[in-house]
Amino acid sequence: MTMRLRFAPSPTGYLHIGGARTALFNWLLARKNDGVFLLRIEDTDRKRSKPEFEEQILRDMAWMGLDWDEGPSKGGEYGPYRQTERQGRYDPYIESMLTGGKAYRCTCSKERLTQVREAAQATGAKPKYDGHCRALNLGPDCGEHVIRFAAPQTGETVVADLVKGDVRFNNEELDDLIIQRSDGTPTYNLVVVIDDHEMAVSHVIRGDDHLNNTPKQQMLYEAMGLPLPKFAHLPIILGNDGGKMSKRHGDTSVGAYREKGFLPSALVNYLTRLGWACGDMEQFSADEAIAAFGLDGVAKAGAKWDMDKLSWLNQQWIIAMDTAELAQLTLPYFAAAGVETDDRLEAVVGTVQARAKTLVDLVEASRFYFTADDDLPWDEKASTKFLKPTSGPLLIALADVLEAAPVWTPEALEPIVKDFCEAQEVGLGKVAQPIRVSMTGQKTGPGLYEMLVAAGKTMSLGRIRAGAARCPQEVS
RNA sequence: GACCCCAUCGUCUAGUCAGGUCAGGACACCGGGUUUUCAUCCCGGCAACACGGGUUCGAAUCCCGUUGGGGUCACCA
Repeated sequence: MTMRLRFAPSPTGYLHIGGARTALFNWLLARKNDGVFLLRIEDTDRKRSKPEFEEQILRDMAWMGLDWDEGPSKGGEYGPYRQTERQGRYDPYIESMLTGGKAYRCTCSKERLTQVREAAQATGAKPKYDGHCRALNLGPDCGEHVIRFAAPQTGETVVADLVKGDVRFNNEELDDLIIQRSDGTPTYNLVVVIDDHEMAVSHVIRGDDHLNNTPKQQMLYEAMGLPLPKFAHLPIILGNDGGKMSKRHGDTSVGAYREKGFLPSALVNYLTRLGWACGDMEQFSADEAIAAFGLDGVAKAGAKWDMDKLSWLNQQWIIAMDTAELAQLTLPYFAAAGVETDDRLEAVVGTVQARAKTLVDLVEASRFYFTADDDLPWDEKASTKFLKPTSGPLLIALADVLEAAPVWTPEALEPIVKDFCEAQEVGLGKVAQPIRVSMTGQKTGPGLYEMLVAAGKTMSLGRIRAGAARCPQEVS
């Protein structure tokens, strides 16, 4: 039997890191087992659901490389995959539960419910519905009413969780939950059970925060006579202070990480490794993760978000990338930063590739190549430290020597500069740093020769001479 | 508060199921090396079995308790 897994986001916001991780683990398992990964949009909350959120979620998943086999914009034989398009499918289930005595109508007012809850809380008991309407046997003409599930009140329900192991719930603790609202629409716990069943989902893998819903859902499966899928609950991702991940701890949306210049390969790598391990594997591709992945390696404890490690991984992925491909990838980031690139881009990117933790860093590190000579952001401290009275003549002389270089390659430039230093009887540092400051306006930057080559002969000689002009006159 | 989950370096984790290698790796941090700078890269260092009881010749590992952290308690999903 093929394994069928799903990710079921609500389009009430952007795709956040936690959701992305849940989707990722489902996807990994589906790909590992030649299963099916389906996407279902849970948009029954009409007030908060927005089409643009759905678009963003789909876009971010695609960016991460999490492709789905069935779902919106894809179709599949178990559709439709948007819950609003599935209305009406749930009525027969509710009807049969009603006639079978598994559900009942309830006319309790919200005020009464609140009172019951508060009273229960006052005695320290679990706040749950007291079953007031359960024995009343209300008919369809009882006025405004909801429909409640007549949950078993004795015994226990065991969730055989694939990550946590058996989790036992005392049925007394469980509520007669509402399965249909007074406006006639079904509620989440019922809908999710029916949809998962109708979409033939074999494994329900979701966040830890749903673990307490699972016994209720299992009871519903049983009441409707439906076979149980397997369940697995993933520990949630925490902020670095151990609390729930929120904006206080940094960015929580996948989109924000894309905008900041994180590579999907790095984010997927980090997210996979967060709460899952396979020996000492640290850096791995999605394909390698698929090969090694398994629910048995999933940690039970929540994991804290570690920006430093993500950044390190991102840098490793940037370094490992083909320079031409990387250059191509950076295009939108240059555009977003208002930097106009030219045909030196690939060479430029090569000089800063090992110096960037993000694509945004990479753009900033490359900026000086593309700004007009007069617009270089001068670091005055660097300028006074390295553009000394003695530097001026050296730079001018060196520019002349460089101008005579037969070819403009790092291999050709290096001996020229070194011979020059020897002839002038100065250390390389006395020449290299003034050149760097002249080229970039800053005291740090790419390697000398590769930088001169990437910048091009014209720009390099121009800036070296301009740098010489900035040097104070020697006072004798 | 009730219920549920969890507990190894600051962080992610290996080791736990089948008790017995100085508790291993990675990030971060500190020191050193390579280097014209920065970064990369290389070498080294710091650093953990939450606590208390058991069981056992022997416990990070099995059991119980305590403490701590997290999650959930809607006509939201």
